[in-house]
Amino acid sequence: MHSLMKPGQLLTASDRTNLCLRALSRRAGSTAMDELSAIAHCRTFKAGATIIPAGEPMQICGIVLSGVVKLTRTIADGREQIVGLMFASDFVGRAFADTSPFAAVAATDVDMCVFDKAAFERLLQAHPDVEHQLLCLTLDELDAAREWILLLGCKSAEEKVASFLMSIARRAHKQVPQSEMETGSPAFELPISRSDMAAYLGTTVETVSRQITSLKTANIIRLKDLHHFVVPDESRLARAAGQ
Amino acid sequence: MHSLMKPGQLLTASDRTNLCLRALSRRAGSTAMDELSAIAHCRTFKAGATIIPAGEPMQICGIVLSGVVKLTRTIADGREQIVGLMFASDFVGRAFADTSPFAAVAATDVDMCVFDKAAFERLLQAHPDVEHQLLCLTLDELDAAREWILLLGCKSAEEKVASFLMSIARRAHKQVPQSEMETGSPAFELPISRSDMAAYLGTTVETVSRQITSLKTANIIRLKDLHHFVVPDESRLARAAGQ
DNA sequence: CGACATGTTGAACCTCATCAACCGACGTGG
DNA sequence: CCACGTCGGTTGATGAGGTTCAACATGTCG
Repeated sequence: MHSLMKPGQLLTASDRTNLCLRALSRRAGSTAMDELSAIAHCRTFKAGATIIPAGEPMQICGIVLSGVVKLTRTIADGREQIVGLMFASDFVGRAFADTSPFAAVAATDVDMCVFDKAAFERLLQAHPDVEHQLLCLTLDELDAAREWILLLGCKSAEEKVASFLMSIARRAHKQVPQSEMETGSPAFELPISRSDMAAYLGTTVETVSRQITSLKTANIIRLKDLHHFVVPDESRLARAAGQ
Repeated sequence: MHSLMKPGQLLTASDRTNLCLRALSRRAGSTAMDELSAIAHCRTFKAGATIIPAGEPMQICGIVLSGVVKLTRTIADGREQIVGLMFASDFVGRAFADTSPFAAVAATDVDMCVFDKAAFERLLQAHPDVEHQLLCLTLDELDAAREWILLLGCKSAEEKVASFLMSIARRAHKQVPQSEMETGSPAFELPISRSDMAAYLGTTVETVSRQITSLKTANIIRLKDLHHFVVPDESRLARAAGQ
């Protein structure tokens, strides 16, 4: 039915869409999958575009196909805190609420598989299996959010940066295990800017920059360019991250 | 069927249990409510007792009837970070996972309505309406966790303490709106220790103590004793909290 | 080429963690 | 009954880690 994924092979947009929809309808009947496809449509957002504004009625939700979406809130003094990052196959949006307390903004150019929120909610009601999948996704996100609370609450700047790089490395490693074979060491792309990184880590660009150079001079990481990292020894990075 | 709650009236344990079960079976048929009751049993935990250990197979989950449960993780150097606080009517536990990444510990003496986790999961499968309620609860918790990320990421010590007091005040206000009528100002009990507060806010007892006395000398709060607060002017506390 | 965005580096300041002493309440045992 | 240790909380002095402000480097686009 769908082509199997071969190592290194590029996926078409519709391949990716199907893979992502399957994340929501894994154990559900094929009719659920078909209905999901029926209400889904693809859409792209330029970097910086607001996908879901905070505090306004939400019309859409969806699944990230490529790129990075940041969930943010800007506080009184103008500082922006990122409370979540969504990558390919992550769900964006908030079912069963009129307004979102946070804005979803494209951190890079983003392709998404978008649903009309009302139609998606009706589909959830009709297909408990899909709703079950969404519950599982939400529980995982909750665990991740709490992991992040741990990081923000009691880690130093160096541990924060190292932890963040590790989480990105792990994610990249999962999706494209080949990346580490090329060089013998895990390599990955950091798809966001230093300032987004700082906003996510609850610190400043300057501190992020300093910690990166510090990790670099300690030979714990190496940079091919500003956004491509190599990790020669994962265990040392893990130690820098605080476990 | 159940007695209506009158202002100031104490609830029996079974009243509370029924109220809490209803939170899970609100829109579900009465059979779901009955089945929930059938697998529920009450249990008390002494302050400090571990309700759900981290990293071990979970056997139970449940709903808090009274007291406070803290969700914690202890990191390598021995510091403890609290990633969540559960009060009466909050759900404790992690459905659909074998082990919890965090420990649930009684921060005070706690009464809970406890379910066998496997039985609870079977019930969820059988009653999509109950699972829907759990999804909504989980989504709310996710929003709360992200709100906390915001607080930890970009607020000063004073703002953290003020925000925490506000959230407790709001919670108390919702449950017992009478409390503020007695004095004309919102009054509430802070049911946890300063050290738990520090662990929740990602700071130290000393800093918490200083910020509380600072808010006190600024007449933004008043203390009847160590754990009973009065807020003469909510808007000033809100401003101290950073909005 | 100049203007602008993004990232790095340097220096000064400040918030908060740390260490230490102190206080009152409580319980225990002599 | 009082001496004592313990526990939870407050207050003080000091220093380190991180923010802030500023300059500089690099790359990109008109």
